[in-house]
Amino acid sequence: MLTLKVIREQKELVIERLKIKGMDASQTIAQVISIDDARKALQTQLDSNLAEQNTIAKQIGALMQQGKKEEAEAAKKQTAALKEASKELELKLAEAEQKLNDVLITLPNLPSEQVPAGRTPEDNVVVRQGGAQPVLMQKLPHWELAKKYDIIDFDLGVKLTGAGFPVYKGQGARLQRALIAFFLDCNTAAGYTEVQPPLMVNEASGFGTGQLPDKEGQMYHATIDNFYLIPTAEVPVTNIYRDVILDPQQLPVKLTAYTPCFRREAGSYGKDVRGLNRLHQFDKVEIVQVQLPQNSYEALESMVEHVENIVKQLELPYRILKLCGGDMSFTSALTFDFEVFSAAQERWLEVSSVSNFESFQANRLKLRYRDEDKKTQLAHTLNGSSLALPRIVAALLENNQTPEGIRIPKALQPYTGFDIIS
RNA sequence: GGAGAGAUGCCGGAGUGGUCGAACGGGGCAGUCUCGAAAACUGUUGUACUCUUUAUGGGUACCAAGGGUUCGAAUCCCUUUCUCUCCGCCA
Repeated sequence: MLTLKVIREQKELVIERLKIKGMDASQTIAQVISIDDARKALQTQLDSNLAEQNTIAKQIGALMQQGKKEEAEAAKKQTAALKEASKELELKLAEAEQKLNDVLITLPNLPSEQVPAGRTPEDNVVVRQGGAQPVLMQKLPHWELAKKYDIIDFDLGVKLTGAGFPVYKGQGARLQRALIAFFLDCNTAAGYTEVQPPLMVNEASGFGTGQLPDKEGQMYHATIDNFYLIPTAEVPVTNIYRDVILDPQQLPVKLTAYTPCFRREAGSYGKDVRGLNRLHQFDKVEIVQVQLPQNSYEALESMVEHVENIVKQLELPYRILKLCGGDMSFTSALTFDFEVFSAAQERWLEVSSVSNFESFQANRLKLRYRDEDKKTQLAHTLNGSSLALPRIVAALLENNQTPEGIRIPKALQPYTGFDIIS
């Protein structure tokens, strides 16, 4: 959520920047300002009403103590009208606040200056590319390899739950566990503290990171207890810092978490969802940082390098994209996507997305720190996948297929305990 | 799931209708002392909104959350959430 301060004080800049995300915000901004003006007027009026009520109440107290019953009774009558007016003002104020909030949450984050213009994924900018394309004797897609080596059973998952809930078996299950442990070790070695959060969150957490109210349909909802299955570890991990004021020496916060992720993915179809490409339940290791504003872009850079280093160790062909305004998420100020090339499907698969949210998330979370003047300031938050498993597995299987079996990259072998899937 | 007790500031903890944004203690911060530190002493110590003559200024709200009673609520009532104790169940 953008801050009112920015909207009010830098109106032109806000409108300008949101154009890069393909939005004409001028009307919305005008609306925000007029609602806020009304809100302020109501607040002022209500406050002075309440002040008067408080004064009278104190007088009544004093009169009672002096035993002046009749004067006290007379004063009581004065307050009736005030009370009624206050009640009405309170209602109107709450209404205005609600309205203001409703409009504010429709405004996406401002893209940073670095964000390239553009509307579609084709306009994203490739910033780096690495890893060698494999030369394959055979080009089976991963879902066929999964069947051939009996390591991932999609049909069995359908029996147990439904489409998009695969069962990993034997070396396939071990590969999952190996990747999770490998990623976590890479992250903790880089200074991230490992946490294991709940896989279900309450409503307040859903609001905190912006899944609610608008993306409600994307989450599985346990209605009896009103809990939501997390779509990403970002939700519980970032919400650790909801309503928190940090001392500057506590920053930066660097956390990593492995969790399964649950996504309803309503409306997906076709080759996009084939095999491991898109699942309802999948494993992901996430990294999250809370930073001082002046350090957040440096931190973003270091997160990108960190993820790149992991992908390199997996010996996969990859590229890093800087997302254009039109392809960025609602909450992001700058996003780098990682894609690995899946040799049999002959397409790039997104395996990580690393973003700086600046203060957009923090404003909604009320995540602040105290600056040198002891004033509270919004912190900056960043997160990224480090990494999401299914598409990494897809690429590993497809790119490393040989007539003898599927080779496991060196870095992973200590974790799998085998060097080939056969 | 049943019965009972409870939730107060950074922490501990007092407060059962007015003088309470909240005693007292600890912690933090600033100062005195010191070459420096410790100790001691003194002062200070939340968040948000808002107004104006933007100031070591005024007002309002906040004692788990939401509602109610009252001229007046941390204090009384209702609902919800959470914690603890006992019983039941259980990896």
